[in-house]
Amino acid sequence: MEDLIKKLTDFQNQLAPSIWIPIDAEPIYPEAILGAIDVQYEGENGFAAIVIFDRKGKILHTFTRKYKATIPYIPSFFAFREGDIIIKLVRDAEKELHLNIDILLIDGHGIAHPRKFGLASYVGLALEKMSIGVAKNTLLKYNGILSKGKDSSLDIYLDQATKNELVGYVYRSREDVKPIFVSAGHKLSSKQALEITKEHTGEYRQLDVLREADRLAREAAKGDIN
DNA sequence: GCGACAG
DNA sequence: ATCTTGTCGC
Repeated sequence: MEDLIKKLTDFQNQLAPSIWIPIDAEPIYPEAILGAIDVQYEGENGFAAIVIFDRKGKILHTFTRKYKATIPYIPSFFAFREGDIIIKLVRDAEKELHLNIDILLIDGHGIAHPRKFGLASYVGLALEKMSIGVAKNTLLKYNGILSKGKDSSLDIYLDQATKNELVGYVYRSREDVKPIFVSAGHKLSSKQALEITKEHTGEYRQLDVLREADRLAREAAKGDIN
């Protein structure tokens, strides 16, 4: 296991410099097609669902499929458990639905990660797509006290003490509930990631489209009679 | 050495 | 993520 962690750490450090984050965040084009993804596990089976939608929040398609998980979950190495499943799901969905997805919304971190290479970055790099990480817990410490109200946010820096590099935001998606953690995955900025996140946040803590992906994946896992 | 640790 | 009852609140 020590060997595996060393190998995966090296892999993250080697690939992180390939992640591209634009400096000047010009607005995301309004015609962009987005995909929100979630995976539910039952042993080694991963039931993956993607909800494909537009900037208005209109759901265009949903697609669900079962894949095999190979690597166990290890904190900060989640990308290696879920990443390959998501990559296959996106490729299968695009092929079978005959469409192209521009931006991926993923349950996990982008560059708000100790080695700047979370799940959303891994998937974005592999598929050469814009990607956004939305997680319910953080791997990095942050400074400040988040206001109670909806839409308040705080910066997350890679180095908390020196504010060295902005890698994401703590975002209160609903009044008086625990915040979510938003970061750029690949080919867009964390600011753009937060804008997209705000656009698709409704009355719940988690984004509506990610809740729907979660529901579909659960439904598939439950309905799998094996 | 100790604590923290996406899903 | 998953194992699981009742319970508090809108």
